[in-house]
Order: sequence, then structure tokens, then C-alpha cells
Amino acid sequence: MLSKKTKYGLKALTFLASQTDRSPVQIAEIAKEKNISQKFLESILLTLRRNGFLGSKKGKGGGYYLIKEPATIQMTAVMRVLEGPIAMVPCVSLNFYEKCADCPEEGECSVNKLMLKVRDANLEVYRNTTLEDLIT
Amino acid sequence: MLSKKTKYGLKALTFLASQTDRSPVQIAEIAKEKNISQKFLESILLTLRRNGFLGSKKGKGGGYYLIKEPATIQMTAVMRVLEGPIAMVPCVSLNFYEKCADCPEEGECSVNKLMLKVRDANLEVYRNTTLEDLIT
DNA sequence: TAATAATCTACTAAAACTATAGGATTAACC
DNA sequence: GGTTAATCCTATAGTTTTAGTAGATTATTA
Repeated sequence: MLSKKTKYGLKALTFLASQTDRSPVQIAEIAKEKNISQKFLESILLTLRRNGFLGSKKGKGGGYYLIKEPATIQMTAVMRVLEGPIAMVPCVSLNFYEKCADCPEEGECSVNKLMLKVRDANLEVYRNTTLEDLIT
Repeated sequence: MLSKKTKYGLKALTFLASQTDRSPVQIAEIAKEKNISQKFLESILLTLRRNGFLGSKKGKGGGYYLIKEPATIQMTAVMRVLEGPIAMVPCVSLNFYEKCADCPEEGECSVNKLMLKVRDANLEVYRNTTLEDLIT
């Protein structure tokens, strides 16, 4: 299942991307527009800012805004920040590789074999989809 | 993340599929061979039996055995039983469709758009992979 | 009838998820 | 410089899911 964090994060990103300009949009406005709990959204936008997707401005007239072109934002990056590793098991992860403790030989593991295919299929989708592609 | 339930279930299935014949294999043997908690595996094998993948025999000389040819068991079926819906959100699920409560129009939802692609990519993999393909 | 192995129900501990609370900090405006 | 408006940040709480355990029951075989 996709976490609500990722779901809300994606909605917020596309909302910001679809704005006519890049002037700050308040959390409250995004939350209202996209039916998201404001406090929860707050923490999500914070991590998106900390990971280089958004900029922010405090005080009156402040808010969040995109700091890259939507066409340059790949879903691989978004998903890794919001949802975590794209691989479903650490032993096939590109960025978060870990050997399975219970698995003597990776090459002979059926789970490894299947999840490798799944990872590649998902990577293909995420790499070839940018934020711009998600705007209607 | 892939649940341990699915991971263990897949390992058990491939272990049973790789046996020379289809005579019953005890839970204890599978658990030992694949480094799985026996009691946990017990409940997993039970759901696999209830969903038509395995047969079982009680008493001395009993155990679990495959009741279909490995080549006829698609990963779509296995994943749905062990891991649940293949889609990451209900609004793009083929078998478990549900409308999003918070989403006014599916056609304009960025999450829907992305997850539809992801679902298709995963279905492609799961449909074209059978239990036989996972045996080394 | 004794031994064996699956079946079934119920329970528990830990982790992850989904928030919420409340104050601290910063910027704009009068 | 004070007020207001907004993000920033930490802590915490409730719920759900996951992973595993315990123990009694039922069926089979020898």
C-alpha cells in the first residue's frame, strides 16, 4: 500500500507544479484544496523542503514553492524520499542494499529473483515519469 | 516493503515445487531448510492451502504438497493471496477497486495517474512469471 | 491405542503509520 | 517596535499492521 504521506506529498507537489508562478503557497491553502490534514501536511512539506524539492518563506506572505522545473523532477527521487526504497526487499535495492540474514545464496533465492524483476519494472516507470507528466 | 509472510510463502512454494515428487513435506522440514519460524510458517501454509495452492495430509507421513504444476501458477495469484492487492492504491485496483474518499475526480488525480502505470508494470511482471521460473 | 503432524483459536509484543499539540522562530507590515 | 502571519520543530498519542507464540484439537498411520 502507498502511504498517505506519499499520497499527500505527491498531491502537494503537483498542486505546486500546476501554479502559474512560483510564488509561495500557504500550507493551509494546499491542505484545503487537496483535503489533507494541515498538520500532517506540514511535516510532509518539511521533508520535501529538506530534500531539495521545495523552498519556503516564513512570515506574512510566506509558504512553499517548487525550486526545480517539474520536468526535471523524476519520480524515482520523489518516491525514495517519501516512500523509501523502491525495491521491496533490501537485497535487490540499488541505494539501500543489504544482504538477507536468512538467505545463504542470493543467486538461488526465488524471492530475490522475482523482486529483481519487480524493481526493474518499477524503476522503469519512475525514471520515465516526471512531475510534469502528472499534471493534467 | 515485502512482508515476511509473502517472503516465506514464496520460499515455501518454490521449495515444494523443486521437490522431485509431490509427496507431503512436513512443515518442520520446510521451516528448517528455509530458516523460517515454524509456527509462523504454519499459518502461511494454511492460507496457501485454503486458497488452492497446496494440499495437505495429517498424521504420520503427512505434510504439504503442491497441487498444481509450477508452470501454471502465476505470481499474480500468489501475490494477491499473500501480499494483498497488487495495486498500491484501491482506486487503480482491478480486483479490489474502491473510490478514493478524498479525491473528487480520478481522471485528474496525479496519484491515480502514476499508480496506474505502476500497477500495469507490476502486473506485467507477475503475469509473466510462474513458480517454475523461480526455481534455479 | 500411541505417536505424529496438520488445524484452529486466541493472544501478545513490537513496529509502523497517521496524525495532533504546542510552542519557537522568522518575516512583513503598520 | 509591536502585532500578526506564517513556517519550523519536537514530542507524543492513538491506531493498525506485522510477526510471532501458546496451547488445545483433529486426523492419520502403524
